[in-house]
Amino acid sequence: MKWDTLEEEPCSLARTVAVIGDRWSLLILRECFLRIRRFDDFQASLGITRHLLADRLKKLVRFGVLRKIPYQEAPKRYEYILTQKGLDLYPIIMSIVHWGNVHMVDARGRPLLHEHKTCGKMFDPVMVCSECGEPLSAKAVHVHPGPGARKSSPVHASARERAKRAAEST
Amino acid sequence: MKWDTLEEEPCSLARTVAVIGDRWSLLILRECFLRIRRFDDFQASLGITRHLLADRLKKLVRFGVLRKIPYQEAPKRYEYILTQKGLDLYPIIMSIVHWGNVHMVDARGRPLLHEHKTCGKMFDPVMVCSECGEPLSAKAVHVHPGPGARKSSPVHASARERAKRAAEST
DNA sequence: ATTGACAGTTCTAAAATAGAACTTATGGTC
DNA sequence: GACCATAAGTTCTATTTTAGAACTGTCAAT
Repeated sequence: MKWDTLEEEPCSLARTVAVIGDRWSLLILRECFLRIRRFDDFQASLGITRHLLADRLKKLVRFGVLRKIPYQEAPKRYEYILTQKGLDLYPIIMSIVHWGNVHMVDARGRPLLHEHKTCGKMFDPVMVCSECGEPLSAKAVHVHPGPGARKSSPVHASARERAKRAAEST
Repeated sequence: MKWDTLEEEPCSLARTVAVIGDRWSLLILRECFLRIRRFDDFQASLGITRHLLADRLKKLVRFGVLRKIPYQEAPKRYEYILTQKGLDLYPIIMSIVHWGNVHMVDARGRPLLHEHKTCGKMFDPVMVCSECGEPLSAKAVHVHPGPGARKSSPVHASARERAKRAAEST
């Protein structure tokens, strides 16, 4: 698969993976949420090569996740800040951090704790249904093809079934 | 950075990225949640090379996200199913899909719709605080170093500040 | 005039990935 | 018994991506 076709796939996961699905992008975004904004700061705190960092920042700007804002003239310098589209990635970041907290911590415990300013308590993120407010689990969800689905091959048909249909239609 | 050191970083995001942070792993997991279980089915529905698929499945098994279950003897054949650790990735998958639904759909609309069996309605996932139940936003959260934090350099200190401290301490 | 900060760009070597063919074990068909 | 198909990989070479380090261009301060 060519990765530049990924963003055109009829799948919201694939399109999002086109934006954040490489090893560095999520780490760069973590730094953004921790208030890192400048090239050399990203480079120093991540240890990413300057080449790759320049490339990834360019990509995130192209996708509208980050915006380049000048913070001084002469010489012109920019910093990278999250757009609303970028801020909307927060639930992704938080659910990734939470999974790591539950399944990947060592004996010393969590590297970070999160306080909810609204209620003042340390919390974990919980994913709930927008309609009834109940916590979500994979088994309680049923998937339907939407208006943007691929016509002839619903994503939830198994490859085996599709292969069979293809064979019959020849 | 060497990617095999990523899982030892004192950061739950980095450790999770070590598991799911490459382009294919998330797509493979999407197929798992859509009930794909067998090697050739993954290969056919994703178009991934067999080499890479074998490698990624091995990695996901090693991390305890998938389990290899025999479904026939002679010749011995296995299928890959999600463990509880793997099922717990569901909020990550859902928040990625949701971001794509909001920010990456084309004119035709969403490829998939999700129905919550519990309440019978089409829904979106919402991330809320485990303590007060309010929806979460990046700005309402404050980060503290936890017991597993790196001693001398809290993750939220900027690279600039750290560089300054390092310079002063020499 | 030299030094240092910042934001990149350029270079080569090493690693990962794509794409296709091959392997092993078994069961069914002519 | 020879031949074909299925399933789950493995092996091979060519291409692409990434790592690591050095270099460039602007400007300010010494």
